Amino acid sequence: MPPKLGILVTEFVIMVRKAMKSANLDSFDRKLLECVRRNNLEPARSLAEKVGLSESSVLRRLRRMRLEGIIIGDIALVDPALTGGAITMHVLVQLYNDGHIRTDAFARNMARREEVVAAWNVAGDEDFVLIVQVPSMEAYDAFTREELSEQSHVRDFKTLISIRPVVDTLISRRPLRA
Amino acid sequence: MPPKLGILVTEFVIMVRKAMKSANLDSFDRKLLECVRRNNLEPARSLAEKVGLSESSVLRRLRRMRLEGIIIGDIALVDPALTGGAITMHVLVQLYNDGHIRTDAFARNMARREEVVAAWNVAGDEDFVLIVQVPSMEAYDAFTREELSEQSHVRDFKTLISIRPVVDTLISRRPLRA
DNA sequence: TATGAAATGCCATAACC
DNA sequence: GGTTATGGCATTTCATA
Repeated sequence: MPPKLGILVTEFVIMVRKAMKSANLDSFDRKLLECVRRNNLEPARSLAEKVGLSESSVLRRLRRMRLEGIIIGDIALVDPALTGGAITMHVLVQLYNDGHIRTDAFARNMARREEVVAAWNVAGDEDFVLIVQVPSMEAYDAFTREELSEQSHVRDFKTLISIRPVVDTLISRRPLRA
Repeated sequence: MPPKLGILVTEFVIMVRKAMKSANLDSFDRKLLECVRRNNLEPARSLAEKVGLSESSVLRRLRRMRLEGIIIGDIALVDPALTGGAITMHVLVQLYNDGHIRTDAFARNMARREEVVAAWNVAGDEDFVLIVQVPSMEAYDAFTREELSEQSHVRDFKTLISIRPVVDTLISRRPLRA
């Protein structure tokens, strides 16, 4: 398949997906999402009772939503102690301000680092907010040296050591640690 | 059951759980976790091939890890467009420094707010880092007024508006929006 | 086009070795 | 940990509105 056609097909698929996705969800769909969002192993029979549909309709709707990308995945949640680093840091980063090139390059570097759980490009005094999880201070030190201190386009950075999470409705999809 | 006994039983259950949890996972367990962490609807037969065990062993191990709290949940991931607010803010909060009472009260307030997706108590110049998701600037304005500006124990706060997430291995467990 | 009901086939469960 | 028999659940097909 020639590249141009490939791109066209890709775009078409995306258009179809969006079109399908924007097909509004009715109240049954929303109720089902509310349920499987908390527990996706619940049998269809039980879901059917809760939402007021037959078993087959429930299964049809769930399959449709999975195909359309409304349900984007089905996963087991693993104890964070096994996944996350023990120490969480927040890092505020300022770059030297010369256009998008350095911003994009920095973003790509962050995406490559295992320690970076999440990162945002932000407006204001700072340029980036990072959430970094590491098993030890040595690991954090290595990270800051390699990605921040020794990088000439990083003007400054400020570290906020997390004492404890007080709200946490987020879960990580990072790979398990050895 | 008298209260004291109830507490003892509760503590015992917690002890047992921790003891069970600390029972180290072998390489089979870890491989299984790696799999179900990405897809928990994959049949045991398929998992058995991947990790090199029989179907029943796979199912036994998964059930054990669910009971022991190593697997803490099984959920469907819903398209973030349906769940999260459109706008993400990072807020750095400084409180007036008079002990733990205000810190705890603030943490409890944050836990109550739907807008607050995550929050950490941090060391350094700031006291809290918040991740706030809102559907509009009006909603953010209301949030800051109610929880920050009008609160006498908040010394100062600084808002970083997220332009775009550049790394995102986190997913939200917040309820669906209407 | 989407539903509900019944037949089929797959998968988890629980008893064994 | 592996093997086998059972029960439950999802899938498919069909009839219906």
